Amino acid sequence: MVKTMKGAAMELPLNQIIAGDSIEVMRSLPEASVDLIFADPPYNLQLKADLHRPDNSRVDAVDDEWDQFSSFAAYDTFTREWLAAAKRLLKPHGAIWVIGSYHNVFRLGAELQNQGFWILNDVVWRKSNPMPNFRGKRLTNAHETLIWASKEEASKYTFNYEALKALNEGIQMRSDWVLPICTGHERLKDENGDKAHPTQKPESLLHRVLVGTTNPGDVVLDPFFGTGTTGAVAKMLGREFIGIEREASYRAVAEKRLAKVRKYDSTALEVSRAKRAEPRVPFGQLVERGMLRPGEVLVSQNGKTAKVRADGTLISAEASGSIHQVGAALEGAPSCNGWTYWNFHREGQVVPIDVLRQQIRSEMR
Amino acid sequence: MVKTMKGAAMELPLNQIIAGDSIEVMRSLPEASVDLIFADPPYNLQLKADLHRPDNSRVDAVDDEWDQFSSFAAYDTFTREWLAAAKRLLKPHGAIWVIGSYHNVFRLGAELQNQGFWILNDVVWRKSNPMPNFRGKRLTNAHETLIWASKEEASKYTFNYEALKALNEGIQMRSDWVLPICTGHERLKDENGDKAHPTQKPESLLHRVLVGTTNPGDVVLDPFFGTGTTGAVAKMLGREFIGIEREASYRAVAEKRLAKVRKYDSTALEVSRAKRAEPRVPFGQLVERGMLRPGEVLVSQNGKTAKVRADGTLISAEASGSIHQVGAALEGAPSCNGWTYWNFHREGQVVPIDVLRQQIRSEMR
DNA sequence: TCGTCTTGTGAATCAGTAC
DNA sequence: AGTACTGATTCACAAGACG
Repeated sequence: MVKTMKGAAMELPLNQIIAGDSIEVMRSLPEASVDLIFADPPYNLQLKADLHRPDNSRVDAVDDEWDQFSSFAAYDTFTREWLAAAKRLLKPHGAIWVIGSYHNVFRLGAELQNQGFWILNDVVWRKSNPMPNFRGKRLTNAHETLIWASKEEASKYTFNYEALKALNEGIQMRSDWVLPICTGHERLKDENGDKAHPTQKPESLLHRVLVGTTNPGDVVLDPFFGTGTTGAVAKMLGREFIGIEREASYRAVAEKRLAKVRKYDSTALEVSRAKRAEPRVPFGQLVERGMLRPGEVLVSQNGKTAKVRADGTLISAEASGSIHQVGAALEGAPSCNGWTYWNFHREGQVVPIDVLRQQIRSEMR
Repeated sequence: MVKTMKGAAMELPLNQIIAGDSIEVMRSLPEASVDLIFADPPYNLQLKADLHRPDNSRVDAVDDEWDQFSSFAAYDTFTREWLAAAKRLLKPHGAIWVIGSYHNVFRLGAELQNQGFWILNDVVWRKSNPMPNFRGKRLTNAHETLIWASKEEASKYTFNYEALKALNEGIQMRSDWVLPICTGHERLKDENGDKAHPTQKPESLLHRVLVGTTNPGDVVLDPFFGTGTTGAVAKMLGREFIGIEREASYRAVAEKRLAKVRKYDSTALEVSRAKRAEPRVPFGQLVERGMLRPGEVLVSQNGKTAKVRADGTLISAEASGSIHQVGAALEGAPSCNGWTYWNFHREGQVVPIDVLRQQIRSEMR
């Protein structure tokens, strides 16, 4: 049994690349300490000579059907172990992103569900410039799949709805993202001028993931760090990162890359906020503060009326209660937002009561 | 052990809808007799409370008895059995298509692999008009996933490369297909005027599948026939179909539908054509893609300035919001085209941001 | 007949806080 | 832990009404 430590008991190795095997390193880190995990796991294990069956017997050939099955079993074992280690590291309200192609993503998704992660969306990264299918034997493989899942069904995951909506020019962000693959000067090269990593992900992809599902200061872990795209974007966006990478050559490229990255200034990191994040103002406060008088009549867009009482409730011919309850009752609706439903009269004008709430909120800032 | 018959020994029930349980019926049909299977199995959505739109209308959810499973294990057993029965029916060079959403597709894909099917592509159906996410708690679930797999790795599957290329206006068909959901006159209604089936698939989707992966005269089986989209398109395209459906009401609708279908009806072909329009490019994409940095200052012709934020909004001394909103606020105008209003600095030059949009659009063509 | 406006609806794992 | 209450939240089309 692994001895675990409580979050604060051990210092997290922030903004570093840890050398070693992902599973072992994750097991050594303190549990419930990470806000988000982004993982681009290998799907070609390239371990054919070292492939082991679940019972640890060695697989010596991979060209018959039996071994095809056993290689799936080996991949599933690997997936099960790193996902379990990842889950342990997540805070209760943490979340994970994994990315894969049809070779491995179905096994990833099934195992996420088996372990009790709660899938929030699957996201399609639609590549605007994919490699064509040269032989014309299949469709051009023009996308990869990401899965976004919270630690548990009950997790209150981070989702910056308004920020993603802003990124999409005011329209709700969809589950299909059109982004180019990583090319040009963003693509890191080794000393020979060859690409440093076979599957370097574009920074634009991580930008959208981190803006959408983390807050500044959050801890983001990438257990298959590669050349460090996750770390680079996290650093730019003012998030803390932890990278784990086994290959020294990738670590070297990533270290060099990260040293050059600068954080954006903090006003640029402020993001459009949801109304939910605004402080709650009880309707009764408008009455207490004399913005509305007891006995004053409120009116809805469609002409329904109700009278304000001294305790901040409303009374109409048919119902009494909160602004929401009376609105819902008058409309025969399951619910109603009283703040947007009701209006009052001032100097011949019809004014939404939400204006008064805005006034109180602005005084609070 | 099921006693099996050789292909020719038993007459196939062609161009009929067979009443009964998919698994039992498939087991009763002769092995190695079908060229293609298209399957739209229950998704196991696991919905809980009612969902209302912001206008308080209720979303008509898929809450049918046939979509309820007690656990993932129960769903997996069901999947394993129907896939095994399907595989037995396929000719050696046959193939299968399955469709699902993130609720079930990972389990489908993993079980396909476990049974030795060979995945050829996963295909994303990007819906041009999906239902939005009403609560703003996740991304709009705007796609479904299809998996195309041959019976075995060695199968010489059918792929009509040139036909699909022609459907795509001369460009190699990709693994992401933009098609509208099934609405309007195509959507079948019951005697009350309600939708006859909760999840009717568009004919355009089946048109592309059958044109691309079958030949005229091929036998196409759909074990979850529903209202018979697969049969209708197969008939139009001169393929033979076999439908299996448990629910009498769906069978009745499908029979009526199929009676009206004529071979080579061109309407399905028309709807499957992609609409040509200049693609919308959100300003945020320039930021995600690193063409503009968060914190960078944009400038207007008349010297107004604003700073770019990480979510693709602008912030100036007086206002924050989209490029259009901030432009309008600074000019005191009711509206403003931010694309022509704002410029950025590069190498001593002032460059309109629209240049960057043009660049993205040219990549998309 | 042809625009324009209004209404309806689609495979959906869709809330957070205070008591 | 369970209950009660507040109050936030939608995009693309198609069909029908209206002028």
